Amino acid sequence: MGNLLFPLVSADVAIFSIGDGALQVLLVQRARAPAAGAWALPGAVLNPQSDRDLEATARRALRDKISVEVPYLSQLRTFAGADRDPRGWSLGVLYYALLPKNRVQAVVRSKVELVRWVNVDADLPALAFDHAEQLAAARSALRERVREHALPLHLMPEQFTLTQLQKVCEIILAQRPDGVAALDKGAFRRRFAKSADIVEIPGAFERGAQRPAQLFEVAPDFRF
Amino acid sequence: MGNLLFPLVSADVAIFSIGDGALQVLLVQRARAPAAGAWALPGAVLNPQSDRDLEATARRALRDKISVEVPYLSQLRTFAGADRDPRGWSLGVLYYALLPKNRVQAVVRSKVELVRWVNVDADLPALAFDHAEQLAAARSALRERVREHALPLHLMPEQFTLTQLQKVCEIILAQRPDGVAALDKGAFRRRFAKSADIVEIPGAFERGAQRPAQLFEVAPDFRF
DNA sequence: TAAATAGTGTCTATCAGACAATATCGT
DNA sequence: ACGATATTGTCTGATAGACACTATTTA
Repeated sequence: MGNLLFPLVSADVAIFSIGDGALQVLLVQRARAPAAGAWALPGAVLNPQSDRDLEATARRALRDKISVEVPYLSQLRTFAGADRDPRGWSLGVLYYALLPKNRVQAVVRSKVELVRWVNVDADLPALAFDHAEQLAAARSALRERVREHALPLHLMPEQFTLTQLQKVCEIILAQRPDGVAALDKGAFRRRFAKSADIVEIPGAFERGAQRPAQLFEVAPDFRF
Repeated sequence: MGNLLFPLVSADVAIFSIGDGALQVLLVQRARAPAAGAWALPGAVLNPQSDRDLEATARRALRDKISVEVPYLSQLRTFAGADRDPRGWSLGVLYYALLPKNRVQAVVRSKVELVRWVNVDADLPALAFDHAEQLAAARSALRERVREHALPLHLMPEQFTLTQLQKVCEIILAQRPDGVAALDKGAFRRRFAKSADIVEIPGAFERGAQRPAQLFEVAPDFRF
């Protein structure tokens, strides 16, 4: 142990979703050593025989462990060194993805390992390896992208109102569990005059005890 | 070949500099197979025995091949797959760095391999492996960072004038070899009222056949 | 009508781009 | 004085934040 000639290569994925009005991430409880019983980001060790590239490794991990197909995987950063895995020199490539929670039957389907959605800014348990650091990097990259005006549309259901979208942006931008990053309604809506990312669904409205709200959907070619 | 159980792991570095009024990158001519004789980004294969992490691998490559110590290495992206190296499944982590050309005696010192500064937007030869793609990614990341108002201060000499700094920004922002991205002088200078990245050197001026220009230096804690 | 949320309008401070005006050197 | 570049100032259109106003539904 610790003296491998080749490093252990793996791909890990931070899958974010919205639940209970908070940003959540999918964690798995490791079944096998090392770190058996500890919570971790879903991931897999590279298999050069079967994986065309590293994104394939990441997708395989999601398929096998939690039966999930994500629309869009984004590579974020590579963590490497002698100290991050007890088995020795290792290298982990971190991906992140956004997914509406209802698209994951994962929590039910997975038989191999325990799976759980966890509030990123609150309930976080201790994580195996350097996954706490990786998750923090993914969390702040997500915040950064929304801050620079990218829309987290892959977190939204098929149809959504502008108010719902704004709430999700505010959740992501918030720095602390309770802290709300209140966005201005006027300014937020002004953006969509110029953006081609979302499309109004003619005649579709969300109804409640108030004026109906126009429903929107994601433009077909949207990425991120 | 092509059936290794473990991937070949390496770190490659795109070192940028300014020369001949253009953006240049340092290339080495490979001495050994594979791709002997081809030009490539300087890089090294990971040695788990000696490298603490991947940045250490990258720094070792620069030290060994071209006797260079860069102040700041930034990890950009990881390229991996079965097809990028004839030896089989491989994984390459790309770093980039900025360096004033005069800080590199590399072209002289290197005995192992031929070393050359090449104009990124013009003279580029064919590159080994997927290094053309890697270089393109590094080049556009650099442009992107300057576009979003980061200052390429590590490309500047110890002391420099605002006009010189502006010229460098324009070179990086240019999209085509000839195309100049003319920045407005007034707007460019206005930024430094707010930025703490550069510091005026009191009493130091660049002289010529015109009004002397105030010299500046990089603030001590600057990164990138 | 009241409550609730959707959606729009307006005012203002700030800022970037354009461009003009002034400053200060070497020759 | 002239050429050359440095440095500063002004004008204007665009925009984001703040905030108020109107609209449309259910109860």
